[in-house]
Amino acid sequence: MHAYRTHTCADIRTDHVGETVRLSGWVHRMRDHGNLLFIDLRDHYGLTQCVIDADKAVFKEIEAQRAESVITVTGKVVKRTPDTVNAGLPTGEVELVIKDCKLQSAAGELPMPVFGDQEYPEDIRLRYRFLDLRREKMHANIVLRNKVIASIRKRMWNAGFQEFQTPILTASSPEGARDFLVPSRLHPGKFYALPQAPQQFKQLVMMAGFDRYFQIAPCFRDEDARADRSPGEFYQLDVEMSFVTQDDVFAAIEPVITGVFEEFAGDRKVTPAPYPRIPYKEALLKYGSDKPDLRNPIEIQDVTEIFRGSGFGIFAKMIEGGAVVRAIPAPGAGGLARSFFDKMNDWARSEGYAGLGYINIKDGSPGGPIAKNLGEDRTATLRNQLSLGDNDGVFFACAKEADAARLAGLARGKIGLDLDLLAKDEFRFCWIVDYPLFEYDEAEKKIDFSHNPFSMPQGGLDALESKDPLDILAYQYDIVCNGVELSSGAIRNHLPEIMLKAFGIAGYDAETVEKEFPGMLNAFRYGAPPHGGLAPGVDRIVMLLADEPNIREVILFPMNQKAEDLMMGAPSGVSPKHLRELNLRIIDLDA
RNA sequence: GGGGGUGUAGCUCAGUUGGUUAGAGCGCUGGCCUGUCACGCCAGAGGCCGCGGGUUCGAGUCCCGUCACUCCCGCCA
Repeated sequence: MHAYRTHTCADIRTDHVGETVRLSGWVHRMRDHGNLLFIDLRDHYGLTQCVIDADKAVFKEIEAQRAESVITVTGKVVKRTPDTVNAGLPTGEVELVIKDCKLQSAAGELPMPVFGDQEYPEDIRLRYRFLDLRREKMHANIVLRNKVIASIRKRMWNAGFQEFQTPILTASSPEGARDFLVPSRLHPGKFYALPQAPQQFKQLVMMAGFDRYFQIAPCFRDEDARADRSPGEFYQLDVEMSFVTQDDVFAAIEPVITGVFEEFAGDRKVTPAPYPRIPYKEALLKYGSDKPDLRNPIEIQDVTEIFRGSGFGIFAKMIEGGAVVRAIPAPGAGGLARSFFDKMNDWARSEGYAGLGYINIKDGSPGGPIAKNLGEDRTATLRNQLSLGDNDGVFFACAKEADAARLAGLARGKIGLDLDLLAKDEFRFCWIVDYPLFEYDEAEKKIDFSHNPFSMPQGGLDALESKDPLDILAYQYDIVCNGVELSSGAIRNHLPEIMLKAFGIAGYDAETVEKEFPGMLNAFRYGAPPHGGLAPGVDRIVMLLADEPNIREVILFPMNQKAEDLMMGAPSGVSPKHLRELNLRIIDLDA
């Protein structure tokens, strides 16, 4: 007989009755009746109830074990009597009568129980991640992650993509997020950087003639965490293709994404290909965001003209000063108490905005201060434009365009949640397209790349030479699902003159560009295929499929919000010898 | 760096208007229990009420500061 097991804890059924079997696993739960003792034995695969009574020699030894100890039990499989069958357990018709038991590893008193679905503080969960991962939900999330990645790989390989590995130790580049740096021992004072993404490498793979590349790629960015952003590192399905248009990229990736989602979505509905394509500008207007949650039926409209020169003086005056007014319908809210509207206004103030105006239509008659001051005609025009019903409400965000769009978008989300308007159990995908190539950086007071500096401008070199930089669009796109940005991508620029010109507009002179991007620029000069790609976030895909609000729930060993690994104790200090080897010295800037 | 929330037993939480000795469930220790599957019953141990300062006759409770965790803003091409 095998030293540890003849079956797993999920295997035993009525066919095994009478057989002597051996199981190994964790003591999930123990029920001690004094002269009769039940153990639920758990392994990766499932649970089997084991039973022993007091006459057996090993009884005392077993009775002394704590939950989560690892044991090996040997004994005969018996059928349970009908009144003791556990219908909630796949192995619930049988049990193992323990004849022999061996303790493999004793567990101490637990800092957090594995059994049950009680919630625990995250710092304890992260410090004892190995215990946390034994719990049913976490275990299932990580198994799901494995399946999703396997499915992605299969789909990509079947679509003719090849998987390559790119360097982890590479060069820092001037744009983008903060880098993680690794000191070089052989080159004192010089550093490697961990890649923020294999962006330049995957483009160079195209220039090397490989045509269709993908990788489940680790990416490293030294940026602060969010619920959907793990600090330090994350994984992307990194994709690049040669001789493609934007439509070719969409056509290649949509079946992969839809396929993976359909495979693991269960009863949840998935947007079929092709996904709706929403220009960036339209998204900001209609949804107040470039990552709209399309499960929310509310659409924002511009109503600036209705308020221009109107009796509602606050808005009229702001419009003269360059503000716009965005209307956010709240279907069915007209019948709600005044407090609903007041609370929305308080909420807007708490978000740092001046406030949110409103009209509440009750049984066909519009109420509130705006309706009163705007006058009947204009209010009627408004109702008509927004197709408001007899008991709808509508909120107004008045501010400079970017702020108004942002506030309207936040209000759209809040109204959708508060009024429970979101289509449940659906994955709604869309492409956001036509991003601007540049944006004005208020902090630095200069024009900078808005997304990816390697994107191809729409209109090519002509556009760069003739248009206002802020009006130039790029072949740049995002996949958005349920308000989560899954991926950004672009058709890349493959011409050195466009690269130099575009970087020039962003304030990098030719010499700097030659120095910072020698590999790319050189490759452009020796025959570069037109190419493009994208990089959906793998962690976020799993997070959506697992229906988890926090990305750490789908990562085996995540760091906490302050980018510390509480289990391994990272980051940590290093020895003076270690530092000396690397030609480093720690200095105290405050001293 | 800024804003919000939380912090009471190993864990999850309650704790009234500032008032006697700070409670419950789970877990832990001991005892009883031969059909449980959140087993049951009895007993017990376990507290720097995050930390520091202040107000007060008196602070878990009020005030100030600070720390930890978390959510958000900044940041994330």
